[in-house]
Amino acid sequence: MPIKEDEYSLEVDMDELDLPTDDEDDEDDYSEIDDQPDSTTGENDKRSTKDKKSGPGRKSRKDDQSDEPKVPKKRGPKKKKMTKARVAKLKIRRYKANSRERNRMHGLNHALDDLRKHVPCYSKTQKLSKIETLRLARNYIFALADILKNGVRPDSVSFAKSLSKGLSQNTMNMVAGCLQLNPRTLLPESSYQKPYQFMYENAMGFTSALSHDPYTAFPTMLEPSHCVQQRHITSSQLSPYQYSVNHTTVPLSTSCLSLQRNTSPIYGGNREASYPTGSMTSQFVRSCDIGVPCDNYANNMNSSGNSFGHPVVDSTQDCGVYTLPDDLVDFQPEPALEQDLGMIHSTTGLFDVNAGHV
DNA sequence: TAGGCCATCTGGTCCT
DNA sequence: AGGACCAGATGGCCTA
Repeated sequence: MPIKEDEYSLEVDMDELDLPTDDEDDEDDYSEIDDQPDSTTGENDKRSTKDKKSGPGRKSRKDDQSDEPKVPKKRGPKKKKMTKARVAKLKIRRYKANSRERNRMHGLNHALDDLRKHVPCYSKTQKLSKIETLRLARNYIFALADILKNGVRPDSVSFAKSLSKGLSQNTMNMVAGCLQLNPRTLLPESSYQKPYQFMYENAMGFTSALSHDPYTAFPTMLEPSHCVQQRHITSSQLSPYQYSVNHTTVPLSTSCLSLQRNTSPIYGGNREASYPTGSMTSQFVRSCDIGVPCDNYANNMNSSGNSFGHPVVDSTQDCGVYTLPDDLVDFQPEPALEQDLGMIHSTTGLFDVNAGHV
């Protein structure tokens, strides 16, 4: 905590001043508010000591009066004297403020816990740190936005890499594990060689691209015949987050977007033409220590205490091949979230970055 | 043991 | 005056 100039001078004053007895006040414990040491932590004591050490040469009040140039008196309202009653009052106030601050931080942590469940990697035992959770969420948002913008389905490695940007090695490994990838494939120096192309086969229920170079041969997201109407996105709508994936581009049609909407975990709908990244929240991505979402996910929608109705996971199951849970299709969005997103066109139901900015 | 992460306390600032 | 928010400081716990 930076020490203010006036605090320092006040400290000196308090050290030097031999406080006279105030005849007009019955209270016996006088000091300035800022100098009142806190009885709980003694931090103020430390600060005071430091200030005393670092301060200029100290002179007695007498000396001050004799030769030192007079420092102009402080302006502003005179600080209140510390009476016992006032000390007690301030302590109560501090206590209440601490309690509020604790609750505030608990709320923040609770929100972060919620967020953890909606990023592509969730583990109860190996929780993502706060900063990693935020980074992963950011990457996830950008990755999804990029998918919507470009209308291409990234291969698993590209998607994992985009998720892993700026993450620590540990988190990167975790993400790789969640996506059934070898962590080495996410290393920058890794060129994703064939020996590591072992995991994503059948993992997400879409055509494997891993028998090809994922950067040159990319499976189409949907059959071209399903994509009729080209969606136009202006440059102003582009995501600031650009990760380079050199793969085949498939234009997003409105029908494609509709399918995306219907299969995204934030929207209920049919599971036809499931769109893998839409399923990659932590609820649907298997983690080694949490098992897979159990079948009664739908039944927990309203009883989990969580508005998103997170699935109950079976922690007894081993980490195995990813299977897209059947209950994905039962997911119902939290109304508030859907409203907050505000980026889904009210009539077309399509993603529209301008929809929320009417 | 160093470093990362976290909870908590704390004082400052802004706002109502 | 008091609450919300913020950032610094501190100490505990855990892990590589």
